[in-house]
Amino acid sequence: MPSAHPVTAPPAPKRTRKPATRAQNPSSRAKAVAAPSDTTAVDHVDTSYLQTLMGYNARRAALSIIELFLERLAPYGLKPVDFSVMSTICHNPGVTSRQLCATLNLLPPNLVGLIQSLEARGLIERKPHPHDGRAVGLHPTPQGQALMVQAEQTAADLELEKTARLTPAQRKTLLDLLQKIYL
Amino acid sequence: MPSAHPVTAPPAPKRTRKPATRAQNPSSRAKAVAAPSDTTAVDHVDTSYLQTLMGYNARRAALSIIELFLERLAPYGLKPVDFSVMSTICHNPGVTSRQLCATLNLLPPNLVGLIQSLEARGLIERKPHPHDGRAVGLHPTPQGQALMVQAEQTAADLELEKTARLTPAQRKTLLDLLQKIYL
DNA sequence: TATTGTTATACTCTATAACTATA
DNA sequence: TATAGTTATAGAGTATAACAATA
Repeated sequence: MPSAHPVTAPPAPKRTRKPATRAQNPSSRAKAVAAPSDTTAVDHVDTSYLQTLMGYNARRAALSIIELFLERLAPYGLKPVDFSVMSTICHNPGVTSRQLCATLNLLPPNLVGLIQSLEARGLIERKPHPHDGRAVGLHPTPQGQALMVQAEQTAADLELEKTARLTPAQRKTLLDLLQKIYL
Repeated sequence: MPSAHPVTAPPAPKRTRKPATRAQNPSSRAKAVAAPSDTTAVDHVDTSYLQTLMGYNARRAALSIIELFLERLAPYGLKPVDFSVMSTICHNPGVTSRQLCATLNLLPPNLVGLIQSLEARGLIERKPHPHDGRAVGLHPTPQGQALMVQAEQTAADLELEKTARLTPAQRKTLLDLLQKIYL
């Protein structure tokens, strides 16, 4: 957002003069600077301001993808965070809980039950850490790896569906720009 | 993601032959195709696969912005959803709860308490709907409008900070591409 | 009969404090 | 003393079912 807010009310009109003439015909100027207290029905909701906010758009886009993700990955018993954790373990065998938390921005207490669940399902194994007696290395089981091969393919398909209106180049651009925000 | 997963473990190596020579020096090939069951410590967590997923990147970027949003907008007593609701009401005086839910993808029961809270704070007013006796028009009070002028400016500043590594053109591109996903 | 707004409630996600075992 | 992992728990966010009033 290089400039200001086009649809935003001006910063304190200060009402020095001209108290009349206004607030009488609310439908004449439509959306921008609509009279604050009329009782006119809103036919179409204007969201042009929110659409200038990166946070709003990123959140809406993420939730849109996650919605389909939950549906398509349900057969694997994986929700977004489960998927991220399993995928990271598969691509980094021996990774520790602490590393997972730092990498995926999770809190340790919230990861415990998740790890226990994955282990109980036979998808991962906990092995002693080679250098640090406090830490535990997390490793995928063959079943876990096999599951993730399928799950990652399903995720890829789903994402292509959700980004169907983007060209491959646009898709790459979008990934790069998003990473410039959070990385 | 046009092609496949570059960093994904191959689907069952099948270990037909060559059981020796390998799995002995795990650090030689580093990340890709790491031996599944060694006990080597992971020095740097590889997230290159997750970074190819739009859902992952959009979620991480959104959460990164929201984190700062929560901090900067706390003085106004506004969280992201409160902000979206207040902003939509300010830009669409007379909008109904039903319209807000449809526009912002909220569930009616979750909006009730939010509206009551905003009304109790004197930021919005509920007025009878001109055409529909069931509905209620939501209008910003002068205090509500004044608050949102400040809040929207704070949000704009925060967003510029979070997107500091993007050019204005890149920022516009990012907004457009995100909207192609969820709109 | 369908829709708006509402209540009650359950479920999930996220966050904080405190403890243990090891470094 | 600091860190990895864990426990317990609180809080926020999100979900469904059911109801009254109006269309």
